[in-house]
Amino acid sequence: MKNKEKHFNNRDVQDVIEIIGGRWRGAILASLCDKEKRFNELKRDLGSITPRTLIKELKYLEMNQLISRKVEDTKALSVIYSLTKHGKSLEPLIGTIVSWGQLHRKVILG
Amino acid sequence: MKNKEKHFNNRDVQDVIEIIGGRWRGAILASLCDKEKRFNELKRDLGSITPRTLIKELKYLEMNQLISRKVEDTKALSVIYSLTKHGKSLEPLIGTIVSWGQLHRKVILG
DNA sequence: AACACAACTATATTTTAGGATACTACTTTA
DNA sequence: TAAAGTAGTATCCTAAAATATAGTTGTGTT
Repeated sequence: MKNKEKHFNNRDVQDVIEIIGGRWRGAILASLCDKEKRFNELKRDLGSITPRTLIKELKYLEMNQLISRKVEDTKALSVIYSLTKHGKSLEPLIGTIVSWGQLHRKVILG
Repeated sequence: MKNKEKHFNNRDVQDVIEIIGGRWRGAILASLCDKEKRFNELKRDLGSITPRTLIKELKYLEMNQLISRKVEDTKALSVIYSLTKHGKSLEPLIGTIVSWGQLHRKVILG
């Protein structure tokens, strides 16, 4: 193996950042790592997100096969969002993100 | 330990995404994981970034103690950007990002 | 002397993300 | 039967991110 190749391809990084980036996508996924949640449950957990934004991001994540949307067969409207199997493969990455964030805070503050 | 707490805090994720997120920051850091680089070298490696954007992101990353800017003591102007020690602590995270990106591509493409 | 390259800076413009606010259709609860 | 909750939709608007394009100061190259 010639030593010309870099370990990391910029494009790979950009692709992933597009998927989990932005103000909400990472947080939505992290919230769903905890457990599956209903629309308003997610909304409350995320705090200040508007329904317009939340639904838009949920659709994006669904399109990318990271979460699934299931309408419960009950009289009252109830929709459950959960990580797909593929979405669950993100858990270690999110874990790494969270730990680095904690390290970073220590470095910056102290 | 009561089982009320979630493993991941949404806010932690959002903080890190802010630092490595956006269209270029992650790619710049990944490029510098490879080796230290000069301004135009980075610019070429990143492809379509404009100098205005590149310098803005470099300043941001420098402010956050992830990279350092060193002016070489030569007659011709030469500036070298490299990861700081703290910046290097990002390497495992970027590695995880890249591998997940490759997995994701496989899943999406079939 | 003329031109190219280095590392930027300046100005103007476009694109996009996300927020504010209000509304709908349906159901459960008080 | 009125209010409150569920899961969204519809419009409008703004601030931030990024691009396009051109210019600057200095050095090295032919």
